[in-house]
Amino acid sequence: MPQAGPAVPSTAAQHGRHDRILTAATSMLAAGGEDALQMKDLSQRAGVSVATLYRYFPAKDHVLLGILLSRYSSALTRVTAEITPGATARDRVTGHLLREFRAQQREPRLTAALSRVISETRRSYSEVIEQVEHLHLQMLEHVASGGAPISAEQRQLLPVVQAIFGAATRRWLAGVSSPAQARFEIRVGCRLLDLPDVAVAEDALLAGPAN
Amino acid sequence: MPQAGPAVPSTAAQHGRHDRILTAATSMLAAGGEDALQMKDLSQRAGVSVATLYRYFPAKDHVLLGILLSRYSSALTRVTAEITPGATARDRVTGHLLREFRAQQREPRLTAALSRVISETRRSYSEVIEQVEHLHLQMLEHVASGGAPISAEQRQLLPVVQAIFGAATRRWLAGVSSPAQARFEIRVGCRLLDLPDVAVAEDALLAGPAN
DNA sequence: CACAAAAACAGAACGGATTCCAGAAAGCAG
DNA sequence: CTGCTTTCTGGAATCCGTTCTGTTTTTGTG
Repeated sequence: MPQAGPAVPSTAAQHGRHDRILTAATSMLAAGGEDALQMKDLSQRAGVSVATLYRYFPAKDHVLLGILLSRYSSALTRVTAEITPGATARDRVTGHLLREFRAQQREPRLTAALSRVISETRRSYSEVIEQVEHLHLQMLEHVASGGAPISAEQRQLLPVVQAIFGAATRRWLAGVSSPAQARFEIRVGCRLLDLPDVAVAEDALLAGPAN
Repeated sequence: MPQAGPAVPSTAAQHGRHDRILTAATSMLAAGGEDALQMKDLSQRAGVSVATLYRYFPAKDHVLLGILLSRYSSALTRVTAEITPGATARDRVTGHLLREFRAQQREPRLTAALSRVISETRRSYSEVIEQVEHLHLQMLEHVASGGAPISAEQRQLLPVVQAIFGAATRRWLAGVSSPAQARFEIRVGCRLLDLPDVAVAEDALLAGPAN
């Protein structure tokens, strides 16, 4: 019956393997994109066997999610260490997301892979995806707060802003929009944070034939 | 040199194959989700050989994109045939998207597959994806207009609204948010259409360290 | 109708993700 | 140190998307 596997590594050696896998995967992705990340290859570069690789990450996509988890988790501690500049919550969030987008532009292939996996809908991913989005949300919340806590309305809107950000990035990656267009979308999306009367009555608009 | 392949079928028999493939794929997806759609299987149900299937659709994901294309294209003609009810552009778009979401809820597995593929970023998909999004956009534009043409500002915002809609759907599918939450996000996103002064000065907010 | 080109077919072949297996290595209680 | 459990390993096996091959229709044209 026992066969848990180190979703979270405990010993130092295990931490090492976990790290080496993520590091190797990151550089492979950055260099050649998702096609260049092959599990056999990755296991060799990380110095573990294929079976072990699969013990640490039950699927290739989980490696990508692992990268996201690790990146957002360190980004969160970095960001919460300081107070983001900006006069209003909207300004701070806008500035932060524009900077995040600028950073993503530097690693297009890596970003493409990570953006793809974060918008998966398979149930086997949802737990990790939720964790990742939660980290990002915490980051946005801290950025928005600028020290003082934010309003409940704004908190409610942050996931939407986050979604707009993700979509803007994806549209840029897919070649559908230019970086300038993406920045525009981010800026516009952040304006939601200034919206008055956010709580809208439910289901007043559902009359009419379905699509 | 000759080996074009019927990206768009010309003869009746080809139309038939193209249709049978999409129909079979749709029902397989609706029944069992993406995992239940296997190319060999699909080719048999559609009554074509694997090679022919691949002549019509160069990859599995292209079958999904084909479904999207066909669905949105008939939805577009259906929607443009009438005038969507609603007092303002925002109301009409909100209502339309809420109905579209309701329709998607009825076929969760199918929707999951289609939502996933539409947010791919691989360059080989971008042309078709752009077509699909263009159809959806045309539909939104018609809905928004309600007869008279819409403002340039609103036109600029429709892609963002579209992206919010897609993200809301995905978040629901991934189990990250409830249907009510998704509807909330759609409604809030549509409020962008009422935003004043949409044209924002570029890059006033980029100071500070990158993420 | 006959013939060349294009399209379709059945099935084998290939590649990469994932799984399975039997043995070696590492960690740990006594 | 010894025995026992867990982890790791190399490599074979499996599954499925995709490609390839040789052959058989189908189509278009004179």
